[in-house]
Amino acid sequence: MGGDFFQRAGVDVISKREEIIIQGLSHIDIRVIMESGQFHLWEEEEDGFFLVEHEGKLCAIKSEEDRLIFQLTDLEEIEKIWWPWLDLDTDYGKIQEALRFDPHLQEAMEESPGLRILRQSPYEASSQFIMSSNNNMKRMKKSFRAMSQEYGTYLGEYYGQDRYSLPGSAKLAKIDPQDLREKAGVGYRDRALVQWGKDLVEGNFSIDKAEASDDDALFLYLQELRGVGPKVAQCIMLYGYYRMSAFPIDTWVKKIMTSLYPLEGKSNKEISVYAKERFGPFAGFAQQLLFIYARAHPEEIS
DNA sequence: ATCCAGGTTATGT
DNA sequence: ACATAACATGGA
Repeated sequence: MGGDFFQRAGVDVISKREEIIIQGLSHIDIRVIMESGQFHLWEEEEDGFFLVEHEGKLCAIKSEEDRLIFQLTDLEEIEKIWWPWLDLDTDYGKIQEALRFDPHLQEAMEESPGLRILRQSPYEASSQFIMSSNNNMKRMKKSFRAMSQEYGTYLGEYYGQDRYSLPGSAKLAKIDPQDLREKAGVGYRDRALVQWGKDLVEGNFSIDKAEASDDDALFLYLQELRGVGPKVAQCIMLYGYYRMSAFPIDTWVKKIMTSLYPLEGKSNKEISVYAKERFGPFAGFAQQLLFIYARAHPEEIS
């Protein structure tokens, strides 16, 4: 068994019949991560576990202080799938240290000490954030649920319900946009979503090429996709390509940035330049903190 | 009823 | 290069 991996990582593993507990972690709060708007393929269950999907796999997970508790998976999958997804090799203490010079971020970090940026796949992140434009998180989640049930792959029955994965590109490419709109309530994003699948299947878009591109080139390349403008491109870069300096500016981030910093009347482009200059290589993490903070403190934004 | 939601696109100056 | 309307849909 691959116990070496966890020993090297400096954590303790406790295997019970139904659960695997990873102990000795820091800076991780599953609830904060799930509710932070970076990922929408999850359900909270009655026992406090979050049923999450990634790469066609599924597990139930929750965190308590320095522990992660897993169900519906095994040690090998944790090592290969969930550990990297949760980016547990990255020291978020160092990232927080680098951003502590800013009093607003300091306050935001005190409210969300367990925040992390998940390492999603390019396909997952792209699909989710093409869905996100002028949408809301609640409806997006509902659409993904319906999309998975209607077009996804059956994964099994968990917590008393049949579970399905998000359809992959091959399936997505074959969906009739009108059907997608009716079944999943995606509105006018129907065509962009299906086109994304087609662009992959037909080779108009290469994830390999995207991954090999530097930030500037990737930013432009992503915007060639239907339904991808500057904001969604930055989201895809941050969440799907692990570009931590990406700084997506949505309505919330725009409001909190113009409220906290001298940016009144500035364009998104100007705010972006300011943010990258001020927050540097971890601007994306700063953005995630500010997004959470803005939504939790609507009174502080004009 | 009007406005808003993790915006983008097409069109006009 | 910047400003504005249209775009689906559900909740406040």
